[in-house]
Amino acid sequence: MPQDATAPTVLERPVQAGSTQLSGVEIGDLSGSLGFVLRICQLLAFDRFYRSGEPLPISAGEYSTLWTIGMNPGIRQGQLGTALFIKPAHMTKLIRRMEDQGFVQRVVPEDDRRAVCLSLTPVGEALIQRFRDTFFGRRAAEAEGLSPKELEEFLRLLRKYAGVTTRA
Amino acid sequence: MPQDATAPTVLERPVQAGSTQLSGVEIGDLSGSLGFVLRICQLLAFDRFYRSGEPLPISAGEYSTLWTIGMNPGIRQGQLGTALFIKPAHMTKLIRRMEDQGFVQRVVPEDDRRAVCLSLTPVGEALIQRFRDTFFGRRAAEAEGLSPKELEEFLRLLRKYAGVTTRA
DNA sequence: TATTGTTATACTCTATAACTATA
DNA sequence: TATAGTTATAGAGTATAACAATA
Repeated sequence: MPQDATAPTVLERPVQAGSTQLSGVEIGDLSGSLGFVLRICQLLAFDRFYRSGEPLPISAGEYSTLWTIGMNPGIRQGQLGTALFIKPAHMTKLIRRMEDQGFVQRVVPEDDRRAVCLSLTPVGEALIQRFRDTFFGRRAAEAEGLSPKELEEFLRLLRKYAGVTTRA
Repeated sequence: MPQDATAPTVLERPVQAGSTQLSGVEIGDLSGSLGFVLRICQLLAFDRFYRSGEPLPISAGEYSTLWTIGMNPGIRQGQLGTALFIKPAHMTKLIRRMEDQGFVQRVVPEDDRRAVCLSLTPVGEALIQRFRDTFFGRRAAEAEGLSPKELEEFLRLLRKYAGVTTRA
């Protein structure tokens, strides 16, 4: 149980030289932790994403998953999960959800009957096209605080770190 | 139910010019979505973090929370949650967990009896010091794939995007 | 034996809203 | 009336392990 006491609030505390803050809160060496800063950036980007523009009927994660299936018709469930960091147990549930809504078709290939291949249904395809501009049009809102040049470089480094490859 | 069919696997598909891939999977315009790429980077960083070095007795998120309380003794629960993007309902449970383990002390200040001020107990303080090197020493593993110079710039942009301020 | 995916359990975190006690 | 935090409920996502079917 909490005890009673007089404690100063953070806002009243003077800012020290060399101080590193996030929303007025001291974080010290945490600002040098890639994992920590990436997490904060990701939550901020999601926040901005969901606040801007027309609402989507599915989550950003679901849209990304459908989009990726659309780009890779016949992709195996496991391969999709590996690329998008979705664990097998969760993938089963997610795909079932997409299947129940009629967005995704599951097919067991002849050559390996253990596997499941995924593709979009016409309804699923229509869905991603219908909300394509909505989904991808939020870059401006997401990029808030960075200059166009910085955004460019930011995306380049993020892609490099993520291991995204581009073929010219 | 899945139907039978012959479907090519993604690996067999030829790589098109202009193709943008993640783990051999085509992602197209998703590589330009800040939210998507940040999410992938964050999951990758966490993966590398957890795979490297001595195991921590608490999660990375819990360590960050305790660390921040240590840097801001007497911080209000709500202020901590705002900075770290932890929602009030979850914060209550998280802090109770930390309190139950003897790491955190909750104090209701005299001047506003609705609030709760947080600080580390000696046990909590000892814990963050004990695992300080373990936690912060994983930068090398986390930074895999980036040159020291790129890492520097990457962190600078991440901090700027996150709104981390530094006082010289 | 190893691999692909499923099921089951438990826990963390998010979303939402109703609630309390203070201010 | 508004604010700080709590409680409750539902769902998403993670972690783990056991399991079935197939290779």
